[in-house]
Amino acid sequence: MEHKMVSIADQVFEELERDILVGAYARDELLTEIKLSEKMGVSRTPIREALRRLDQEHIIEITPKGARVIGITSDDIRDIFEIRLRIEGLAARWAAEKATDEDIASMKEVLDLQEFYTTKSSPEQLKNTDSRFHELLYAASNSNALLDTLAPLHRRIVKYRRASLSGQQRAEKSYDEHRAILQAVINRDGDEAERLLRRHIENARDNILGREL
Amino acid sequence: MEHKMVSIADQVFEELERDILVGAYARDELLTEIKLSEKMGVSRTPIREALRRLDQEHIIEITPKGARVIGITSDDIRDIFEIRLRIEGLAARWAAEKATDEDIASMKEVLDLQEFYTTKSSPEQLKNTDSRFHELLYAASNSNALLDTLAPLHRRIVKYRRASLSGQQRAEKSYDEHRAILQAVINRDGDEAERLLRRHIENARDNILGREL
DNA sequence: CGTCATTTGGATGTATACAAGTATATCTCA
DNA sequence: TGAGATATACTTGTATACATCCAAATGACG
Repeated sequence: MEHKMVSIADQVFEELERDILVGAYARDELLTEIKLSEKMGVSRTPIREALRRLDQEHIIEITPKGARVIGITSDDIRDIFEIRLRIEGLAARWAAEKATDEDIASMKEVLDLQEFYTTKSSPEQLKNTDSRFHELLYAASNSNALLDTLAPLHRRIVKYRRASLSGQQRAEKSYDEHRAILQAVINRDGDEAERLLRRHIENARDNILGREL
Repeated sequence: MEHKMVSIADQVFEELERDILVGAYARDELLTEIKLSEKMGVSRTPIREALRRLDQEHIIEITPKGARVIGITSDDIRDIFEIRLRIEGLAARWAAEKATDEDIASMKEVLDLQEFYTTKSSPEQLKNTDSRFHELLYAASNSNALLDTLAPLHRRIVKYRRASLSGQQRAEKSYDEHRAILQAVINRDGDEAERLLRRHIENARDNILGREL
């Protein structure tokens, strides 16, 4: 792919986002730029950039007293699944209509990886391949608007996806569902791709909400 | 409501976002931090913050040679309406279920304003009241996830909304539709609110896509 | 002892200085 | 005249210094 510059600010953003979304910080905790910069050994500038981006995503809230951790609630999870149920099928449909050969090849690669990690029961790697499959599907839909809409929603539930995929049964079923979705995309069957993806989301939702709530 | 700090960075962000979304800059044009800071009479720092936020929304793309303007295409518009058709009804439904008296009072106020500007044929103010009505509806749905998903989509088509609302016929119809949606919310009729909002989006889409494309 | 003014510490917001990379222009030399 | 190496003029990325605001601790005074 292309070799994107990975600035310190980017690294700080990803680290903070991950830490907040997996619950490493308590809700309403105040993060100050200076403490974060000392803790991470960089100046305030990249910290500021990262915090502003997190604020834009409403994962934190910037106040005169510091950046207050918001994180994500179980209500958010429910809402996110409801939203994804309504639009993620679009991604599958459009991917079936517009995916390039490269898109499909990339998804195949990721699914081979996912198969491997499923047999090995590696929840962390499974979570990563799961993320990449969905993101590749968004990209294959060739719609910036849809990508920008779905990617943030998907990233926010990373903590719950990881927990869900640590169950061997769900991990195997999720893999099978991904395979079927990709096959529908390869067959250029938009209706089937959309239907399968909706089912996939429903299953993931039931698994996660049934487990965590 | 709350007295939010309006920093220079915020102002720069809003000004740049508006200018880009209304087409004041050519696609692929390179904006440099220094030139923008000189033009606006502020230092690079707030400019940088604004550019990073615009980059996060994929309205520009930050490169080593400057910030390249991406803006929005007619394909984006089509996709955005397709997405809104699928989820904005949720906002209406949830607003009907959860709106507080204050939410409803605010929406009423905005609609009174919209009525006034409709008779006065003021497209700029109409665009603003239209924005505020939809944003209040998102807020009334009491779902952060839905608000964060819909607000960016709605903001991106500001240019087209303004053009659309400069037609007296569409302006009056849009006002009537807003009234009906609010009434459904007041009646706590989620089904009706969702149905009316879908129709509202369809009408807006047909008006905008029929006019511009 | 209580209350009010003052101070002080720490936070973000802004400006500026410095580092590093890159593409282009220029200068030199054959 | 042409080609290659050097210099230059941009850019963004990062660090730091300074301004400003606010709240809580502190101290003076009735």
